[in-house]
Amino acid sequence: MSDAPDVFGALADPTRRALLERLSAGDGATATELATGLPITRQAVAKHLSVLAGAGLVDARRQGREMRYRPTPAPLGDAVAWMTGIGAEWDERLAALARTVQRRRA
Amino acid sequence: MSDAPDVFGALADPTRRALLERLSAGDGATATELATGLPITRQAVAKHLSVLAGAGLVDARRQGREMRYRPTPAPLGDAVAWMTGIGAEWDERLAALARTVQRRRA
DNA sequence: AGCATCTGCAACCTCCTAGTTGCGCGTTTG
DNA sequence: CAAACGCGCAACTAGGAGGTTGCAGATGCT
Repeated sequence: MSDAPDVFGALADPTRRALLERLSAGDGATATELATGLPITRQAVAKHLSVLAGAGLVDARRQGREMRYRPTPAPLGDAVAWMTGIGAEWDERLAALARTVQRRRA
Repeated sequence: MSDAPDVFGALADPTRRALLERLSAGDGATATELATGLPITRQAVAKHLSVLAGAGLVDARRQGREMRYRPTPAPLGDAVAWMTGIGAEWDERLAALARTVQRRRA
């Protein structure tokens, strides 16, 4: 759909954020599992998971006839780094976070 | 356009991120100022600024016949908190950030 | 006053996105 | 083997987002 690793674009949709929350709560899940409990179809969930995978936020792994998705929060670190960079000179709290990110990403 | 304070939705557009970067670089700017140097019209920039304002990321202040925009990065803190909450149990680096956020927001 | 800016509002267009349905293929299980 | 389950792909539709043009209302400068 688009393989640009746009993390913010992937997080823009509330459904995708809900999916990430569910994934991080348990030990991964399949598309059909996630679809039960959401008011959308399995294919819609699969599309969202595809977008998340394109952004590098989830990792798809085949297990037999199932497709298990697990969250890979590494890109979140980049997004956090960008945000702290923006707000560094305007907000002391974010500036402190920026320093932490800088130190840990080195 | 929508007054829902969707921070991620506001940050999804590359143009809006560029606007935020420019705003945080200087001491605020007007829509016409920002439009020069971008390949879009002033009205498009104004719309983007309106979205950013709806998300609480910029503050619009009238100065005579000008409209000066300044960044207000407070919502970025919430976004960072959400991200760290997601990745906390999957990534040690983000867990550390989560602790920092928790401590500073109390 | 008169003109040049700067802004905001409204209508319009185009394209992408979220969602649906339908179908075919691989993988279990009885 | 055959039936059932899970998945992916393709076509289609509706609605929203980004962008443009045009115009009217304030404000500043000479």
